[in-house]
Amino acid sequence: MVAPSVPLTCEACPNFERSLLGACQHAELSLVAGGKLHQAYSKGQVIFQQGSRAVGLYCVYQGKVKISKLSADGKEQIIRLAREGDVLCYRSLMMGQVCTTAATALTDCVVCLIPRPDFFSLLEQNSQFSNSLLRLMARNLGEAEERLLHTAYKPVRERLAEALLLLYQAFQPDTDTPFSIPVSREDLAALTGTTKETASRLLSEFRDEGLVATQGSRITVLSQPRLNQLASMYN
Amino acid sequence: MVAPSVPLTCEACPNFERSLLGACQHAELSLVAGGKLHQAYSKGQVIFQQGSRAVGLYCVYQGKVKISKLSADGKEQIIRLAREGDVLCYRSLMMGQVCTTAATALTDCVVCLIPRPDFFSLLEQNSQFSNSLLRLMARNLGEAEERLLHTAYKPVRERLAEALLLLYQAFQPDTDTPFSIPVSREDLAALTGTTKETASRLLSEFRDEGLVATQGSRITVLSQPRLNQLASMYN
DNA sequence: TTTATTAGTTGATCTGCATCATTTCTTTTC
DNA sequence: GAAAAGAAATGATGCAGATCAACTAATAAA
Repeated sequence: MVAPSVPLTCEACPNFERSLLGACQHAELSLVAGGKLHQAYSKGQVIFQQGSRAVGLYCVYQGKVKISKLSADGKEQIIRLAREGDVLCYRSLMMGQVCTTAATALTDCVVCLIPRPDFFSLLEQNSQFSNSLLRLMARNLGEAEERLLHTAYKPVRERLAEALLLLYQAFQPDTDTPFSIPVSREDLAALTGTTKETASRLLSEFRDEGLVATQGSRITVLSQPRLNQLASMYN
Repeated sequence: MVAPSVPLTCEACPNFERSLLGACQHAELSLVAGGKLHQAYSKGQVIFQQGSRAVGLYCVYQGKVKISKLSADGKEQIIRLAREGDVLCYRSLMMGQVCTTAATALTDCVVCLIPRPDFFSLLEQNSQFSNSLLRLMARNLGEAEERLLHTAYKPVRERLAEALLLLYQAFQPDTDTPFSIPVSREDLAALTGTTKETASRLLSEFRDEGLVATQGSRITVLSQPRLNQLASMYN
């Protein structure tokens, strides 16, 4: 794949505003600029593995990423999706632990890495940063609790609609041009908490009902409002 | 119920160490001491409701509490359990929102309340406090993600074993005296993500297998190790 | 292009758990 | 202590969704 041109400083990054680091001062950012690394991954490649040591804070420069957990019998649950500007691994880092999730590239992507010690320096020196992190974590926790409720009690059909909406948000470009989402039935199932067969069947229903269009493993959302409605029938 | 004798300052509280505030300095705690309130609730009473405004940080002085979410069709999912020293509502408070969960007394209890403005003063002035909160949230997030995985793919039997272990931890006294857990089949089901009938049936199996004893709606865990084993068959 | 490989679709079947219904056991309450 | 109310146990039934299997379409490799 083509070598990416990542700016030297985060301030020059197009995702700066959207990112956690948006809250940081110039001074601290130069620290980050000194230490940060970046790496390209092609679609399907693992960024970090469940069970590996958390080496630093990852920040998506380009592309989409899935964060997932594997159960012992090999079933995958996608916990959340990350896009440009989103950070990964902060939880494991905070807990001083091994990664409890894995991150995998959903598209070709480029991810920056702020080494562990620099992350902690930031955390200590910059209360803005720790505040942003606190709010990010609060938001993620709320989303996780919501999904827990839905996974426990909502039928698969509604959860699939939710999953499609999550994908829609993650893949939506900044300009409002039409777009399709490259995602396998298997990943769609892992995001929904079901099997690929059930995901395939229900997606066909959605297609027949005009909610989405499919071309192989590319999905185009045709009606966000109707998916929303479907997803929150119970809600 | 008997009037509780809550100490004036958090430092004098027997739960001080275990609590979030354990990280705070003397000076800031006097602020809290000035503003804090406390309230007794009897078993079954609601401490705060889903949808109500987050009025402050709750801290359990005595008793056990369930934090739960209600789905639109009236099904309840217990998100977590809180015991002496645990804080409630911090997430909603952080997000400056309405409460997305409800808290209900599982036993008679006494809960302190640190008003909203005092919470934010603490957060600003004390980096120890914000750090503790960050770690607490990270832990909770990890647990929520774990439960999401289990809820999606583990059979009810194993999730019930997990639920019993969670209850065991929440109700375990400091001294290692034997104890039983007062919890309805309905709450047990809400913690597991199933129906009361299924919870009842499986609990009877557990009783017959010698894992637990039951006397009405009191449950005694007889073998924590075997429950653990059962809960992590897949894990 | 042709072939090989992987991914998606669709059908048939099976089962875990929800739902509904009834009875029995506990708690309250009077 | 009897009556009423509530919670738990248990049986019968139905169905959503998992699993297994066979086939077809799409993508990658030769």
